[in-house]
Amino acid sequence: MSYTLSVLVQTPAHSALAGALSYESELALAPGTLVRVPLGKRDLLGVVWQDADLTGHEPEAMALRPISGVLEGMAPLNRQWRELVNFAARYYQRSCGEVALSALPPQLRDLTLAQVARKLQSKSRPLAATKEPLVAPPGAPLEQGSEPIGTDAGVTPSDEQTLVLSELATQSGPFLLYGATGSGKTEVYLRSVQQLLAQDPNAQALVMVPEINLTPQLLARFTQRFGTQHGPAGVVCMHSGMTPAQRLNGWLMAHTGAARIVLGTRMAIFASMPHLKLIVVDEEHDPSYKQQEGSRYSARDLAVYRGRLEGARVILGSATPSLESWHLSRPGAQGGRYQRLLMPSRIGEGQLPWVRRVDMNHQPKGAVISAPLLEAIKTRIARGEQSMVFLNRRGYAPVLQCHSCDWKSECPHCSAFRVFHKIDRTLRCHHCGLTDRVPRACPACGDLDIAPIGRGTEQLEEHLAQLLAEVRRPATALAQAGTAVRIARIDADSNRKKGHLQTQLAQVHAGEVDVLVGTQMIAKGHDFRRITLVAAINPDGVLFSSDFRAPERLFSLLMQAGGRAGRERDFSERSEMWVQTFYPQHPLFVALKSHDYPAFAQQQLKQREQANLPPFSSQALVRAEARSQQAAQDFLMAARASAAQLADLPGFDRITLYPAVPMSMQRIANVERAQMLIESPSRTALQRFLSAWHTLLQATRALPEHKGLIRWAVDVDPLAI
DNA sequence: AGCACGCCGACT
DNA sequence: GTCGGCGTGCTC
Repeated sequence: MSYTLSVLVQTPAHSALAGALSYESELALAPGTLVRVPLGKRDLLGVVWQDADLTGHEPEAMALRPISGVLEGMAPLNRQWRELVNFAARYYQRSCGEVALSALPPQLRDLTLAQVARKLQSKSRPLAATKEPLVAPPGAPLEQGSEPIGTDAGVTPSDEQTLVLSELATQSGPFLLYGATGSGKTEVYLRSVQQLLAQDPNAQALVMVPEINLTPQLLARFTQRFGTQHGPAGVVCMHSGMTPAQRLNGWLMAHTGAARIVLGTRMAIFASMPHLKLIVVDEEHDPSYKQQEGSRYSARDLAVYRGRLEGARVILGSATPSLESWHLSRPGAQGGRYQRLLMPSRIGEGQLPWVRRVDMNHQPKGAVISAPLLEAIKTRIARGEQSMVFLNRRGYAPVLQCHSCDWKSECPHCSAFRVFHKIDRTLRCHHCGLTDRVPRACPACGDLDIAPIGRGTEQLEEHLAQLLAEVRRPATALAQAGTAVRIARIDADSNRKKGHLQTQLAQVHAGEVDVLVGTQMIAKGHDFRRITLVAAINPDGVLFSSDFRAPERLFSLLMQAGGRAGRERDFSERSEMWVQTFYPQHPLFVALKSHDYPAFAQQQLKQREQANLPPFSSQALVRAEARSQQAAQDFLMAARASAAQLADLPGFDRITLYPAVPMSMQRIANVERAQMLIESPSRTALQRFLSAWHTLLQATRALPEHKGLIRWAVDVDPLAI
């Protein structure tokens, strides 16, 4: 007697092996069981996906290969996890196998059965006495005599926090927690988790942050509150920066229930957590929650879906929510599906920084740092305070140009200019990485008159050093008065060496740095207590960007950057956010001036509604890559034509297929890229269409005339078009 | 995607 | 004569 199992394996998205594969097994293994199966000459990790069938004896039945093993002692992945994977695969147009297998720790795939068994054995040793060595019994980590969870209760919550916490406890959500920077959102997360863990001895919480470098801070807060990493509450991290062994360990802790709290980046949304009761998505507006390759899922949107599946509360938190979430949480009779919670005030006596707009029309032509901004920076230095200046362009200058023949430093492989880096005298392509030494003379005409155009962070650092050359620091605890001003630069370039970022951040914290120059990465997450001035040097480019989400990102960035300033009560009264702009009356800056996110959101949403853009419509992109732009577009246009076959599909008349166009970065590393936008006022109609269209896309790709196509992919709810 | 099989150029 | 280039095709 044998059974037929349907098993998911990691199959490429567009291969013929799209669905689950069938294998023979002596045992009727439950769905969610991890197995190893032969595929061709390989032996792969698989997940049993459906209930086993008794194998019939139809003569035409194809001979199935038997599974090669079971990962013994590992509880099957539960129904909610499987449904999450199913949904994500369906919604984002990928195969279940791809989604499921890439959601599991890589070591589970790579290690042999024996190696995994050994790992599990070593993990379970402390629990061996329970006779259930591989699955921790519910509440196992909370052993008698161990420290109770949440001994450190933190400070007394503010009235706003208390109110929000009681709403969180009594309502069901999903919640959008709209709280100003410094309003104490993290404290609300901590207390919500604390409350949950205290009232339910098994419950688990998932807390997500957008970027890896924000996890250490968060981990510190949580371990401080809930005990050490392997202490009573079992806090584990999940992000791509961890070693394979760490990832497996953390995953197992969550899977067995031993870890009560999982902190992580977007990938953590797929963590197996059998008792998940709370999901927090911090900085929910952050674009990093959208995966940008493979299955392009939004961890924030999946969080809401998973919350419903698990019966878990979901808290999306932000000081500048995404317009989608803001719209979904609109109050009133025709309100949205989310519940909006407000925490408008900063904790303590800290105030939001004073926003100052410098009208660059009244500054000398070509000025980089305006006179009043320079004065303000000097004032900070004299007071022993710090300034943070940011410019969203790394390198010394974005282009090098020959004045005699008009040659420009174009990348030979990409549709972009190579950036001049003065520090190592190189021209570097920020898209394909091609790096060469800066030519002494123009490569086209030999003229020596080649010069940088525009400026990046390197040049800004150099420029500031010149402007502040005569300025002397006052006496500090560390140094005597009269030393030179210290400027530090933090961007992706200064960050290459390992640990360099940490040293630089430490120097800033220690007060050894007077002015911090960098790209937007310095504006995110790090709390610099002595910074009392934050300045955006040239944010205007974004205002007229073709990307309709650009203003939203800029507003969020500026609000977040401003929030860096004056977190300390002693400094907050004189902390300032400076914006140099040629458009000081632009509504974005007007709203920024009064820290008025709701006004900004209202204005943006009105525009979006008039233009039928998200959240008032749903979008998807088909992207294509080929050696020639023509081949990429030909495929897309053929795919577009094939859609006519779906005319009978319900809701087809509400689908708009736009023509194929080159992507804004048309060529990267000699690969031409094109895309096609699909839009619908109805998300359901779009979903139905995409699902039906998928097979036609595959068939189109298989046609001999589209041999030249390198790859194609669908991006549902794309962030940029 | 892997990993085969398969048919043509420069090497022990 | 063989090692190896990557073109085509299959994997329950």
